[in-house]
Amino acid sequence: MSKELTSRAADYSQWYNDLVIKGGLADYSAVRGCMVIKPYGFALWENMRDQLDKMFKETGHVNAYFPLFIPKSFLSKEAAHVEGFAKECAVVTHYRLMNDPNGNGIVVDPDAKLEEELIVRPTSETIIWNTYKDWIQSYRDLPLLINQWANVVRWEMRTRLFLRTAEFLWQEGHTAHATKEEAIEETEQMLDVYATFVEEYMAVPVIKGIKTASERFAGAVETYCIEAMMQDGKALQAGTSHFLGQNFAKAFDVQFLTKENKQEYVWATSWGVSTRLIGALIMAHSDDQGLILPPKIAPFQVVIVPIYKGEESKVPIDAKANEIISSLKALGLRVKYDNNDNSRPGWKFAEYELKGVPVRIAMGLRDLENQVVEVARRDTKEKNSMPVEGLAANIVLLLDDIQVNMYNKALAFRTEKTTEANNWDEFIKLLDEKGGFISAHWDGTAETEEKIKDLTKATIRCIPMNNKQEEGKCILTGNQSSQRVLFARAY
RNA sequence: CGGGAUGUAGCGUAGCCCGGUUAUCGCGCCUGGUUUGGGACCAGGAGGUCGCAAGUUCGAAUCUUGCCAUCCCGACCA
Repeated sequence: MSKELTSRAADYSQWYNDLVIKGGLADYSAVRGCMVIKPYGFALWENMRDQLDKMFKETGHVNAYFPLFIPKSFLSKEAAHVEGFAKECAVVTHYRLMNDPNGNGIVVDPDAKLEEELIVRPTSETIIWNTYKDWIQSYRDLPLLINQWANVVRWEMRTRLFLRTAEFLWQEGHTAHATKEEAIEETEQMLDVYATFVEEYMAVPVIKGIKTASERFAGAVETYCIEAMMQDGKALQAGTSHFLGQNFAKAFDVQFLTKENKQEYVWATSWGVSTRLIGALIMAHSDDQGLILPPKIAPFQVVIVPIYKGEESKVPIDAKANEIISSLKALGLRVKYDNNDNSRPGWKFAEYELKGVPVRIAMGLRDLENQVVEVARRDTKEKNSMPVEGLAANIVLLLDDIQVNMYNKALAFRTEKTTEANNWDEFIKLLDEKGGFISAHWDGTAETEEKIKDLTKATIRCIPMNNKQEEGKCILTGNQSSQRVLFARAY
């Protein structure tokens, strides 16, 4: 068959690509660096998006939409921000095409040059803060808690499906607060929301932490992050939440009147997660047979495959299947009934394993006679006969068990792949032979961080939240250090 | 942007060195039939600017040059 997958051991990158393409999540497109998200992949994103959206609203946020285009001058108003993004911006310079006078199709009309170029947003802080300036006058206008679901463009040199594409989908929250404390609280709250989502819905354990200065978002005072561990031992930043201080308020002159009738700059946050999460999901859980999707966000939680034996068996099997489907749907489950007669059961089994459907129910005449169905779970590949009586409730329990099992398995893996290193030799050895997170002392300087990166390709993923304080010596310089930080090679 | 690899039907490929009828094979696809408990079988059929453009030649998938795209590895980044 053409759906042979590359194994993880043979070529991890190729395995990942195979899963994305053959699992039907996405395709390469005709546009360099851009992908097409296919219906199955988009259904997955929709489930993630819907849950996150719910969580944002529960924490008091509302959705809005800001323009795709940002006037060039806006971007340069915050110095660190423009510095960070300038190298990867798509720029609109003209607004009209014309027929080529030389007859070579269509060309840009040189007379249609824009007065001011427009940047295709790499992120929306600038256009949003330019707008907030008009929306905020008084402390009564605060806090302003807005999120937007959007696409952004970052002109990456090297792209990978879901992990890094020139255009990607994400959400970006942008909030404005009267006090520093409140803004920091918001930053931490949203980090918690992300961590909860990724752990409870995606079944991927994360480390919450703070980025070092060099890994910080361009324009932020502090960047908080959640870091996940992939099966190849590399780390992946799964979400970020930024405390922006008054940087953008000052850049865009956003002031408000306090109760005491004083003008003050507002305090800001921004936070985002993207379709990159899908990459994290794939690499955290899947195996050499295909995707393994967590029940809470899988497009289909259950697939039912009928096993016909002669034309006359179709009626009773379909009837029983429909009964089961109704009972599953009544409990809110997402179910697919694949009674497509063009492919046989064996093909379907392999196909839904590839697509990572958490639970498969197979049912034929033999099962009907015994009032049972065959239930197979994707995560462990176990197959069991289960009675039709009370099936739906048992499937719900099974899905919960799969969800928990996937999380525990990923957590056990991460725990196993997290090691302390106490000197340089240990550090190097761990990086090359074991991978994963390496907890080690660092003297706190950007120079040392940079040097370690140059020497090993490992970066400081984060300083974990509520990190244990302990005296030690920096693994590179031997200088005094008050705490360990997490190093890893990363995506 | 540097290094490497690849580009022939939807996918995977043979042919290319050594130019010569109608471009090979498998999967998939369409029609009909038989089937269905781990990637079914039979019969018939459709599908191609050989990545693009120049050049060499009587003749180019094949040789030359340029370009484009994709993947992998690096530098950069979510």
